[in-house]
Amino acid sequence: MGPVTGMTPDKKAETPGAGKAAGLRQIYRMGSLPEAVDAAPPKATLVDSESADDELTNLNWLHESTNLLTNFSLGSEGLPMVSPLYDIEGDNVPSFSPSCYQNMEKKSATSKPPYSFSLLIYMAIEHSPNKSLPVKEIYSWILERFPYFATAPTGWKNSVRHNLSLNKCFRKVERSHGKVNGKGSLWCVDPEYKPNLVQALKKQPFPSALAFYTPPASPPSRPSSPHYLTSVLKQNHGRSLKESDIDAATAMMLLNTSIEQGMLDCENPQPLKTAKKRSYGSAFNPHNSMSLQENDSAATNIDPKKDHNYSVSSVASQRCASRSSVSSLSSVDEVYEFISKTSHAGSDSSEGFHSEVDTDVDYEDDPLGDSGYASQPCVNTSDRVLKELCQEIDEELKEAAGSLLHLAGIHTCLGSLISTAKAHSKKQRKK
DNA sequence: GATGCCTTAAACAACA
DNA sequence: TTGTTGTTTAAGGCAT
Repeated sequence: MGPVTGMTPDKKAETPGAGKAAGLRQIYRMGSLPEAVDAAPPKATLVDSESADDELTNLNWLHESTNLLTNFSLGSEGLPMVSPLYDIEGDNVPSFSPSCYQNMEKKSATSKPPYSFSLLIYMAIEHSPNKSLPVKEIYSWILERFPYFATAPTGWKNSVRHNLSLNKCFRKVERSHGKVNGKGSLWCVDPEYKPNLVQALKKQPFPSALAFYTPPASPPSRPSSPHYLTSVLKQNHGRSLKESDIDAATAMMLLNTSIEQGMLDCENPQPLKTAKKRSYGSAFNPHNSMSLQENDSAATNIDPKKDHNYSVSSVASQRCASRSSVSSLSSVDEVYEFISKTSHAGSDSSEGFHSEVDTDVDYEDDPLGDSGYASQPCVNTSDRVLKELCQEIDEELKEAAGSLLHLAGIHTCLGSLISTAKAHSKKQRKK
């Protein structure tokens, strides 16, 4: 057992799936870290009683987790959010009672978040409109979502900066031209490592995600989320979704995510971080968890230990992988076939099913406003071809989404028609 | 026991 | 000068 310095970047980068256990480990450590209890305000009596639960020997937390786990899922970006995908198999409706929220908030306020700093940073960045944040904003986001850090020693900020610097998942981008060093650089998520961050986040089975989840400012600003989709389907049609439907929706999510990645890839400028002596990104090494083809030429030009210039082919292969995941859903194929035979009216249903290419990314506006940071530092709009490709895929996405929605409508219509027909036939029989 | 991930702390430099 | 930001090194805990 040795310090990190004893590991070469090569070794760290080659570690397969090292981040998989991070989630459970974090949960484990969450209860074991002394500061998690120390930082708890004395007035939080309820939590004081829970502090005893922080002991590993106490399995109450596990009980809570398992009870609540079904209520949570990941958003389109893999970010934790309330998921309507609960209890897909059954008909039980989870109760998001106020007490549930309160408990989670108390937990998050007094316990250390079960997320690594990498994930916290990632979530903060991904929640930002520009998908890039200065360190200060990252601080704010974490503080806002995790009040624990308000009372925690200030060392966590150092850890955040440490992670930003060393973790390959994060890239520093210029705030203004010719200004590499200095205050207030923006940090964004490296698109190549984004899927791995998402995966790592998804592997966090801890339900406290709800504690910091804030619903979109405007009604579902991201209707493209398959969770939203399935939520709508379930709410509107009051039926239990089949797994294939959920899979299809998930596939749509993947497709959507890949498009966004593609856009990020198109738009990200050359990273400023030309060399990192050490890597903390091995846990999110895309080669570990993603069976994506890497561009050989790119691979030869790029030293993974130093930097990541992302080739188009890599993103394209991701898209292909996502596409294949969709096409592998036989039920969806059947749906497509069926839908194409019936009508294309379903495309109307896809109005709210935009990828972020259309909606979230507005490079003209600077949501940071007067923050002094240049708008969209990750933007490079010169590659028209790639954008066209993205648009093309986006169109396909909309089509597929419309088909899914249409399927739901057809399913419901058929169900109601069948029931109506049955009732009608019964009446006729009686006559 | 070796390895690797993660956290924390500290020091230092650059900059506003 | 002070505070912030970014980088780097070191150490230790924990899991596999």
